[in-house]
Amino acid sequence: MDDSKYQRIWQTVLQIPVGKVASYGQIADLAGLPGRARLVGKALGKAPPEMELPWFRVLRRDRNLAFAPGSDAAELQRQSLLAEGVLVKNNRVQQQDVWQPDLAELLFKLNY
DNA sequence: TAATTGACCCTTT
DNA sequence: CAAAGGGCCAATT
Repeated sequence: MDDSKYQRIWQTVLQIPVGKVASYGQIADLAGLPGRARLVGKALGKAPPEMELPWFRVLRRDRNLAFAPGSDAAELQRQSLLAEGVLVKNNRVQQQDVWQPDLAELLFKLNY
């Protein structure tokens, strides 16, 4: 099957700097797939483990984790973020930790 | 083919 | 600021 869309999403997620986070919608936009935020979630779930995709740097627009507070997934995400200096408080990260990419540089790296 | 389902998002209250 | 409602759209049933 054709997973070029997933490839683009994965490549974009790989651009999120250590210690920063991005929203599903933000990744969709940057990947050239506006309005496809939900597809980003799907793509993260299908990503091959061996590619070590930093899925934990992706969360909701309102800066809340996408998983239920206290769930195994949420806890894993919280620990992963904490390990790179991003504090998760009440299931939410701080605005200062949200990635604000330089578009020119990003588009160059993605070779668009 | 139609209905359902999300690791979502925007607007209004 | 939080919560609810409606919208979205590809994948799945």
